[in-house]
Amino acid sequence: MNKSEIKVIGALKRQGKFSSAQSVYQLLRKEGESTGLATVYRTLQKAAAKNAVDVLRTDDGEALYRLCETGHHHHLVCTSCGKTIEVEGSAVERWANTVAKNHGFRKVTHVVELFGLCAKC
Amino acid sequence: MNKSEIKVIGALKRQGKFSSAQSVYQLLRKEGESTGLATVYRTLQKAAAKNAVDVLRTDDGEALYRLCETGHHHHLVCTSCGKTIEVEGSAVERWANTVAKNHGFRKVTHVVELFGLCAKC
DNA sequence: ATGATATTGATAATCATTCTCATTTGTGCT
DNA sequence: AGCACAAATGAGAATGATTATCAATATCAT
Repeated sequence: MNKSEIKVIGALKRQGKFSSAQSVYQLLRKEGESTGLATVYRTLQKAAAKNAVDVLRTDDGEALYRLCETGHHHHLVCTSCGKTIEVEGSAVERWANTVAKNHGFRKVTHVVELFGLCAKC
Repeated sequence: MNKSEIKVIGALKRQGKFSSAQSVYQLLRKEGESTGLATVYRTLQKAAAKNAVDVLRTDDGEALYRLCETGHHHHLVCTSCGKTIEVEGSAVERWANTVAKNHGFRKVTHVVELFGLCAKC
């Protein structure tokens, strides 16, 4: 990781929850960094391509990024406070593969996200 | 359904696959309709809110709509030709509800979509 | 028909994301 | 260190989907 990547990913980590490129950029600016918006986008996208961060989209199409701990997993996200729990889903993986195979599909990927209100909200 | 809704939903049906508001608008124009872009957006969003059409988002955040046959279901979409198969997922529903309950979440919704290459592509 | 109300289409505004490009920074080499 | 050259950066412009605005038009009960 070069300097920019350290700054951007570090800021993402500090956010702690799914955050947009714009909000990561604003956080860096607030902290006095001169990092440009384009760099934030570039870095987050590169990280997402490597699966170093996870991506999901809000209802209005904005991309949100988050630094995740474990390998492949899914998310249970509180729509009120943003609290996110990483969940295992081997049952889902198996289901996805079976369905795909039954229909002759190859190279299958899947998007699985859960949303709701956490206990506190 | 009023006249505009009939035109827009009809065009969506004719597309047969997940289509953007923009492409529905262009189809209507090509067919000589004077329907405005704003009306296409309004109609599709209203229909989506009623679950009369299904929505998903491309990797770059564009919203795609599709008129679906059955009740609650998920999709297996060919990333090359757009062919879409509606799939049942009661196993997934159960899994989602269990996970949510275990973490104290309420009012849980889920997004589940499968992508891949169909047999032909 | 008449006035109240809702819908429509053209167009402008918004906003996340991407592109461009001059400048800076990093790297290997001598 | 000094130098040539490639890669990364940041500022700002451009893009493109989506939304907002608003005057014109259709709808409908009376």
